[in-house]
Amino acid sequence: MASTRRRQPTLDDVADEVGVSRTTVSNAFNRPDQLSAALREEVLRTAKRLGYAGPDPVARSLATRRVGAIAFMLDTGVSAAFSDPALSITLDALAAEVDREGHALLLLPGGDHGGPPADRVLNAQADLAVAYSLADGAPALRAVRDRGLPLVVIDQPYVSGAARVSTDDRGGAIAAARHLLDLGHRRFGILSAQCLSEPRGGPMTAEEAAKSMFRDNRERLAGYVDTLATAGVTGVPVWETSGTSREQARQAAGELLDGDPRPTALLCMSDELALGALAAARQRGLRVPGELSVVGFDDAPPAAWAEPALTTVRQDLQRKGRLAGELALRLLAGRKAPPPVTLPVELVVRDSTGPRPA
Amino acid sequence: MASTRRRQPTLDDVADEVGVSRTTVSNAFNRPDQLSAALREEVLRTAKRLGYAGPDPVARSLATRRVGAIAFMLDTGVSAAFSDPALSITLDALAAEVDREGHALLLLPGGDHGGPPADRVLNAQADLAVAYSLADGAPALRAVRDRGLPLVVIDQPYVSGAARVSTDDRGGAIAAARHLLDLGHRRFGILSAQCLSEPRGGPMTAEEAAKSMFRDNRERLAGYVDTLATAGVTGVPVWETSGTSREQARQAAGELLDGDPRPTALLCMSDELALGALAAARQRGLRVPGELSVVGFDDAPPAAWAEPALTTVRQDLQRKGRLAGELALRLLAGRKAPPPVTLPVELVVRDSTGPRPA
DNA sequence: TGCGCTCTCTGAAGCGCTTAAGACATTCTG
DNA sequence: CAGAATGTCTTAAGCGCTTCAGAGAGCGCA
Repeated sequence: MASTRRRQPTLDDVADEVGVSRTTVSNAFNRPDQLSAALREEVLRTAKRLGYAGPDPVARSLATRRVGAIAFMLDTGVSAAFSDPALSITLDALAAEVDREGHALLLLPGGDHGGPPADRVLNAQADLAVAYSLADGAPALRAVRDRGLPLVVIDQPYVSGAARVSTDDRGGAIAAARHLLDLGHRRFGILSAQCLSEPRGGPMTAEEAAKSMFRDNRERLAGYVDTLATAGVTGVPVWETSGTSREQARQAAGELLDGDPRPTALLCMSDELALGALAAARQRGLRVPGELSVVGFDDAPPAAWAEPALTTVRQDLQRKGRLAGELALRLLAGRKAPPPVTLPVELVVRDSTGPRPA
Repeated sequence: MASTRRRQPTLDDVADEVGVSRTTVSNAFNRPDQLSAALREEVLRTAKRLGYAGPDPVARSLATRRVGAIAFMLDTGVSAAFSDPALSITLDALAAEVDREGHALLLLPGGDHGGPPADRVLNAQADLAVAYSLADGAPALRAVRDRGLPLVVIDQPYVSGAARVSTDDRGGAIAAARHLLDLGHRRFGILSAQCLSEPRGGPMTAEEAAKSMFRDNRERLAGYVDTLATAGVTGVPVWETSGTSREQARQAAGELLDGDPRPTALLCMSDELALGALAAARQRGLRVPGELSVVGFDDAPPAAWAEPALTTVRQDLQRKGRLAGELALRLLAGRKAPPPVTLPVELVVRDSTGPRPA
């Protein structure tokens, strides 16, 4: 009964009822100092009586040229995205930051081209867009530019005019590779998430993988491969997972572990992949770190929880999100994008890595 | 340079440039059949040349009374919410469903009152609201009604006029409790997420817990307690976690396990809590299921991954989300809300439960 | 008394778009 | 060949709100 789809009252209805101008009613809601307290009271009371819940958000947005929402563009579906704690944490910090200025998040999940479809972006009701690790040349990025929306990119190549925050992916990868080299390992495997536009899943050469559409993938890979090469280790097998889930990572890692010669160390492009690798090892009765060392990337909470606790490359996800939020607010305030920021990383050695087995 | 904050061109600019009416340009974008192909081509070309990316979403929304977004209201922050895979999966299915009609999701994270603040809801640019397990009497629900927004509630008490989908929480809890009773257990502990408005964290009586602000909490608790009572087991200790993270669950479970007499079985209100409990047990050197049995709720993917794999109550999260999406589309189409749906659950026995220790 | 102020409130011009209704010309129909 | 049907484009009335630029009234102050 409450939901009779009858026309909701408007500002004018309230104005007429009280016998004042439309402006006055608007002021009653938006600028209390512009009218007497008594009149304001009456307006509010009448509004309530009429069932007027306040100015219509859409109309207000049209008039103010401000929506109060930020479009967050993902390269995958919602579930895949949020199964990655690294994203959740980043997003949470971002949300908290922009919330302070009254901005909510509009989620634009990815389609098939490394990001949301262009028309979704063109129709998005948002003041600004945030691109989170989209594929290079994602149509969404073009749409953002065509619309003239301010843009913040996270973990992506630089886009002219956009604010950018990213991670020292390469540095982290180098540290991880070096750590394993120091432990004496010489036979490696690299576990990577989807790289190319066609999600294949399966083995690939480092050269192929270097063409990944995702910057962080490329950087991490380069860090691994170059560091290993410098130590004389080449021809390292790369295995691409067919998706982002831990289960898919387990399968992919299994393939790597069943290879001959079996790697003694696995470099994984994310914690989730590494956790999948741990599962694969367990399944095969391989002791970690006795017979196999595994390192992840991100240091999301599950890394510390894992059994054994995961050696990984920590990035300050919270800070990354907060920073992105600050950049967003800055652009929204009409200020220019500051120079790109690259956040440092740090290798966290836990229990999943050890000396090369004899 | 791309982001010169210069006024974006409008429909009128394009119309003037081509020398046609505003309507024609609008039609070129929205109803191609309303004008000759040649003219349409010219309009589109001119639009492109002028840097016009298509009709402004906000203005369009005002004219069409349709936003193309659905507000998703949470009772917690983004991170806490998405660290729960059960939510991610539900949300993903919901998003996929409404996406088919061009609706995106606007995330409204919770504030301090069991849901998003009312003013965030009043200002949300959305055609419909979805409430996901909000506290009873959350201000957000009132705001939704005041605005006259259609509403879909998930796992919540019935709201007049709203569509509703929920889970057979009580049935699942009953099955879980009975399973443990059948295994001979007599000393139980119940691990619960936040119940009351003041998040305390700590022990509480079943009576207190029964006043939880969250319907699913109440239902599950009732299922546990009543079933145990029927078997003559009363005075079961309930421990409330101080948050939703697994770490907090571990601590709370630890308290329960350190109690005297120590429970031989833990009933947990979610998988995440149960996984925390497993960690607490491990920490104490308690063998599961040898010395302690643990059951969860939801059967999210990590349940099967756990070591030992978790006995839990499965609900079809995907289906729940899809259903909620269908209901949303239905309401948006102007149809009435169908009768509330309660989805069935099923006890999945894995390796975390066993006979009472001798 | 007269002037400038402050305090309240109003008028009216947008914000950028959609869409019903209609004008006009051309093409079909019998 | 008249009249109907069709195709193409325009006119104009909104959608519901914000906000600039006043208009009056009442006030203190010199």
